[in-house]
Amino acid sequence: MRDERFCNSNCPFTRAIGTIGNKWKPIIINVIGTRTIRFGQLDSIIPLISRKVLTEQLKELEEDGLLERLAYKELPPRVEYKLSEKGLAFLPILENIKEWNLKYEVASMPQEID
Amino acid sequence: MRDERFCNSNCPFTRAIGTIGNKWKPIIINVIGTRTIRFGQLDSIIPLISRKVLTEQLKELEEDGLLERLAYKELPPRVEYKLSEKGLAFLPILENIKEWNLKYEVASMPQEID
DNA sequence: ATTTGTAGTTACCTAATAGTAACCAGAATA
DNA sequence: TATTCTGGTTACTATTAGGTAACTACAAAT
Repeated sequence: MRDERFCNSNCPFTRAIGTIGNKWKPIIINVIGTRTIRFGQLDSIIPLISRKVLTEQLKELEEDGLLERLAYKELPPRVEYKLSEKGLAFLPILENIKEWNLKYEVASMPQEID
Repeated sequence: MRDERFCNSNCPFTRAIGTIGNKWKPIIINVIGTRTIRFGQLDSIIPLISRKVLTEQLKELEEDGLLERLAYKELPPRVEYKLSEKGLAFLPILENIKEWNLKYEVASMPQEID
């Protein structure tokens, strides 16, 4: 899900897109935000994601240094995720995307008028 | 390549990701930038993209109002693309991503020292 | 008369991504 | 004793994205 050709590009922008340019990662980063959150919470908060894909994405985000994983040696297991400094620094960008979309999105849904 | 479930979400951020959250679209928008550019130029400037995928992405970007397509009725055909106001408004976000990556990217390449 | 050039489209095939269901550990609870 | 709880992993399958090559139109140049 990481695009290796992009990640090996000599263009830093292309490398960035190779790292975070897929549909799940921005969503996951946005959901985590500034809190510490457990795997199961992410799984239930993020609609339509499967555990398998969530695990994969979290692993990659950790490898790329965007988030920190804290596994407590308990049973049943408890694992907490939170954004690293790098991940936190990405949040304002996601905010900008939100604002951009609100400003320019065309209302494609037919509106009920009564 | 547009994720319909994302685009139909009631969360504006999720919708935004459904629209531009894939690997090619940010690259294409970044390459176009503030200029007017022809199809063939895009095809040769963007590495590793196939004509088919480029066509598809451009069509979606046009449908989503990020770019304008100008087809001259000539032979051989000439088609020019440029960003719309919405597309131009997205450029600063891409700039932020570039800066973010430059600041936080870990140098994974082994450096030659001599 | 043939080739060149542009911006695609189409059919076909392969590669990548994502979903599903079953399974694991081992303590706590019923 | 059986069940639940959590955070995964694994194997298998389905869906989707992407690549390749051939083809189109027709004017202009060779």
